[in-house]
Amino acid sequence: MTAPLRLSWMDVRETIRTRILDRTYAPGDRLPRDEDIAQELGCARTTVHRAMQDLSQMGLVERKRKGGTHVRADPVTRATFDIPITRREVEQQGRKYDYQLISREMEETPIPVMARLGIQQPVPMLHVKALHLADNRPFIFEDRWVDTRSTPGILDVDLQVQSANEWLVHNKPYSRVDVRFYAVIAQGESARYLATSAESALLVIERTTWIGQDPITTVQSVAAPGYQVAAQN
Amino acid sequence: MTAPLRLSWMDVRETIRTRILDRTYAPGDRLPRDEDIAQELGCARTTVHRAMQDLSQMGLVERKRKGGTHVRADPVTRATFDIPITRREVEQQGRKYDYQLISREMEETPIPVMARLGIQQPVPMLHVKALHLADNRPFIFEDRWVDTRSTPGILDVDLQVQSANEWLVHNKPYSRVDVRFYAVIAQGESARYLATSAESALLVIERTTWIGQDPITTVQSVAAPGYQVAAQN
DNA sequence: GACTTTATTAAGTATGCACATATTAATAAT
DNA sequence: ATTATTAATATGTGCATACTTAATAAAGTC
Repeated sequence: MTAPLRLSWMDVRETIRTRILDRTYAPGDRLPRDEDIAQELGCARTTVHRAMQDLSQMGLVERKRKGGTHVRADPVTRATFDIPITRREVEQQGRKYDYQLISREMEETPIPVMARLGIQQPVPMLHVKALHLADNRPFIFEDRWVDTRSTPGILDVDLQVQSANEWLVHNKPYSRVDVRFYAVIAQGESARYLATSAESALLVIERTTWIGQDPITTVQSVAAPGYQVAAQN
Repeated sequence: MTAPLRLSWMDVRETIRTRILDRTYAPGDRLPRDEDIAQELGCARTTVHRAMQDLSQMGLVERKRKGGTHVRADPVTRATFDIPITRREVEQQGRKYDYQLISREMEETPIPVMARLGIQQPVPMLHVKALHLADNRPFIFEDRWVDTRSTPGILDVDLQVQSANEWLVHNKPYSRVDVRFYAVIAQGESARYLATSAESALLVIERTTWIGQDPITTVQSVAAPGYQVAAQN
């Protein structure tokens, strides 16, 4: 057998993780110092540090200067979701992607949208409604507001051809995003465009993005019945 | 002014990030080698590496050995969600937490549950239904299956007193988790226990956990109307 | 030309060392 | 007793260096 002469930080991470899982280090416990673990396992402190960083980031331990490293007493389920642009999502399922612009108008910001964007005063904004289709069937109905102060370029885009979703992702990077999920009853427009029997439950993905302090856009994406967002870690 | 004599990896990260945001490095572009950036900015390669690691992890760039570092052509919205144990979630909102066991029975695994757990044959499992309350109002209705082969300890727990949610989190660490969100119409039990007017839309958080290859538990947590899960990055 | 072998490249990792920084604990000053 | 000062400590960070590894390109072979 070829015992690796050097431990990689992932080996160290797995060693520590195992000890946490099997309660050698129980929830709330303080772990030995990085340096002691390094000595015990026979590697450099840097290597232990790297492993601990990872464990800390995945929420298994908490580290504090001088305080040391503790096993989290109240583990949380941590999951990372990647939300791709809709075209990509559809095409990756091997389905045909289509897109229809429903409406495009300048309007004053309504109160709830102001709240989402975190602004105090209504301003003229671009209000876009559109439908994304997969294999000719409704997939996602999006209701979007774009702040034309931060993103004037959107006004020159032919939204009949290219979705605001796509244009923004490719042309307007953001520095901060807020994502939330909730459920709504199909009704009014969303029910009509998603062609669902009324009274079905729909998942809404609401996203708001900023560049620095300035809001860019906020969108409610209402998914067709049966839609799920998933993450596995 | 006191210009910092040394650049921190976060400074480097912000520099690179800014260049990506302002299209100095456009989507799809290949960035200079770590070493060249280090030289340009006047720091060690390690420091650039650390910064790049972070950018890579947040999905802004993609790195490949020999291939170099590229700005992601199709940025995805990446969001990390922390799902705490329900008690904690309620108490952090400053509300009173309560819990009621609804039922607890040994049953053969039904087909859909087998699919979630990834097992081929039905086995006797513990099927638990319970209700979490916030300020005496229904908060989350959970429908859970626990594999007693991997987790026999659950059989000795008085689930009248302690929720399976809590016991599992504190006593059964997992190595893999699958989380998904979707929407359902309130009906049957969930509607009854959540005390909603029928025909409202409810968010379901479905979680399945494994330890190594062995399934531990799968749970559908049906949240009361108005519930949202949120993450900001 | 099609295939295999070899060299090159750029990121990935490990290490030792020095110093920075946040926190806690001990101590001195009021 | 209370507050301010100082020391001790564990993690955080930066750097120089050497080596590893995956992917690619170039060279050589059939």
